[in-house]
Amino acid sequence: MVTITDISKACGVSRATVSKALNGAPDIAPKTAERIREQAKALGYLPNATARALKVGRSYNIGVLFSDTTGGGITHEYFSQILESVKAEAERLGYDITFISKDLGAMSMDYYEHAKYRSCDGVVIASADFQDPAIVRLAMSEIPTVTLDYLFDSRTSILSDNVRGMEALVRFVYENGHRKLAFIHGEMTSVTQKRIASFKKTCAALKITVPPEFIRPAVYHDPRSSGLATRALLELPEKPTCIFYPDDLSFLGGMSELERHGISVPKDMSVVGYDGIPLSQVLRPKLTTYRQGATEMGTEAARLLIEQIEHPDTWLPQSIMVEGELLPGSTVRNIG
Amino acid sequence: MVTITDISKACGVSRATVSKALNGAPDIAPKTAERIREQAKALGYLPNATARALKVGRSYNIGVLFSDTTGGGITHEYFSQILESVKAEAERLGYDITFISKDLGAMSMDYYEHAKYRSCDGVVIASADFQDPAIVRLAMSEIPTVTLDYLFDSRTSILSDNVRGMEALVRFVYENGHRKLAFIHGEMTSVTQKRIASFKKTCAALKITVPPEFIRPAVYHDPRSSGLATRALLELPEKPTCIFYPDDLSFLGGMSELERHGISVPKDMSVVGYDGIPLSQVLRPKLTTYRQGATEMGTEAARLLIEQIEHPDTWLPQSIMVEGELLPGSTVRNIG
DNA sequence: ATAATGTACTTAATCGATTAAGTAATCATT
DNA sequence: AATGATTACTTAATCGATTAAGTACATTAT
Repeated sequence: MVTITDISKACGVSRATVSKALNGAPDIAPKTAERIREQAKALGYLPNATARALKVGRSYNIGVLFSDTTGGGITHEYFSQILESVKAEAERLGYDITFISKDLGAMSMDYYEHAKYRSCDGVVIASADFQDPAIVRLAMSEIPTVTLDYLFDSRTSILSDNVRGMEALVRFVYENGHRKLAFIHGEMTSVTQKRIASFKKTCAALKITVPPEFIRPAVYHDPRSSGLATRALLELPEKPTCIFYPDDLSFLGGMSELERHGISVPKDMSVVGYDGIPLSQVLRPKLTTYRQGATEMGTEAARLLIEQIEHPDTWLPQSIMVEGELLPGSTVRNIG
Repeated sequence: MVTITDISKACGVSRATVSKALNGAPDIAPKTAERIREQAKALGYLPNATARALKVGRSYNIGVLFSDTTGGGITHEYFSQILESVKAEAERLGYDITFISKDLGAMSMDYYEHAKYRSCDGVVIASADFQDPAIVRLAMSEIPTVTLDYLFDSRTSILSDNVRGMEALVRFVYENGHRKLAFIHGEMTSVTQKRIASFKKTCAALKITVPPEFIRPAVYHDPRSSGLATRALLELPEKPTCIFYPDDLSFLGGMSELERHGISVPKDMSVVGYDGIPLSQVLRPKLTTYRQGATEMGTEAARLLIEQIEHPDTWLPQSIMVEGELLPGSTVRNIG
């Protein structure tokens, strides 16, 4: 490994001079700096981020914490889109990304300990369970954090506009003449609560009555579970004309179940999804859904986190609401 | 931050003793070690991976390099499955994961430099372009690496069995009576070459003649591109009875195009995909495809990389071929 | 001519942890 | 009792880089 010591020997100057020259300190003669930079290049010198981090107390490394209940982690397109954009923005700003997990090999540590252990300058947190004490500990610690889709008191977060998204879907369906709306929802997270509340509120505002049996629990990203919920809906004496699925992938499970009952979409049943993953727009029929701005969320999360890291003293916690977009598709039939 | 110095003061011993006690060195009296461990816990001590890495020359951090031409990166399910399993296995073995990219903020560096800069103990490489000089430089460097789906001379790799996978698909289709097979393939990577070669070879072995115009180029994971290729096939005077798509997602593009022409799958046209992503099995009709063992590949990649890192002197480069599995689905009609 | 200022370096401490080498005390051996 | 071995530590160097403080010399001001 080529170190500043090698360069200092080659140039006949002290290590301090080399360090300063490479960092553009003002008290180095231009020609000396030039000579040092040339030698550094000639020797193939690369700074050692580890050593620098130790000295300056900044690692230029941010943690990313993606925890879900199912263990699928980043394989969900919504998460992987966020991860990809967090990564891109962080790299643009000179930061690397490390995954934060519970337990590393033999050592048992929680998220906070892991982040400290790796000297992360900050952490982006996406979780299915913000009640998890380990998540809370990290989010409320002295480590700068940005949470996705959840707001901790006096902390920074990026929120997907679930209330507006659900409202847009309900109104779209309403405008297409539907009055019997069923909602299959995911696990009871804060996101789910917002969506259910918005669904009910918008229905109420539109004078739509939603019988309790039209609201059914399922599991996010689990086609099997949404298939079962769909079957339950189909067994009701009074069926809905439109089914809301917890997400785009769950819609596929519902779709299979509908097909099994000889019900065709959108002729006999209208459906909508949620998330607006790219896949949903290449399916036939094209899914009516609400695109969450996953990419924007990731980019904003990285940007805010790094701003917070670099200006800790003047930082004011803030929440950014990222708006999505209704993707009309063709799974909602106009029955006006 | 609590350091070993704080513990040493609290316990009235030297820092060396603390370090040794916490690392289970044999020359520390059991009761001293116990006292030190208690103090460490009481003070909330956490080892500093950065400082340790600097001293011992091992970071317990491995790089992951996912580069593709489209920029979608990890959003493809095949890649994200690999990433997820690499991550899980690495963490199990006590290693963290950092993404390796070209260029970090203002610094312009190539992959090798980035990996050195972050002191990665090794790197898992997945790339769409193994001709890229930056990839070659890293793969052939002194840094331990494991490549996915590509074999560099005298290096370790994990290979998906593309030859056998394609053969299985062709034979399955053949057994269902098909003799006119068209193949829409992805960009000309080494993987693609293997699949094309296996496709042709298996066809030849089965005495199937494949007219050159039945082999059409497209782009991986791009429904639009495979849609265009599908249209071109449909405009031929003599049409195929079965179309092979470069991957499961591309199949969706083809599906739309077929529908647009009033062609129904599998009644009027049989199709097969490749990859076997979970999604493919919840689609209606269920896709006939070949599941690549993405999870196994990721797990093996992490395992071999870490073995190589921990036993560099006795390490023999090796390639592991991960077999997949034919998923029969219902998109191939028996026209026997 | 002398003091003040500026320039271009060097010295040395430091970040947190590890570890080879050294030491003092105890214990065993003959 | 003297020697050797063992135990349980400490000392001090080190990993690679940064940075406050110091220094030598040249330049400018009075």
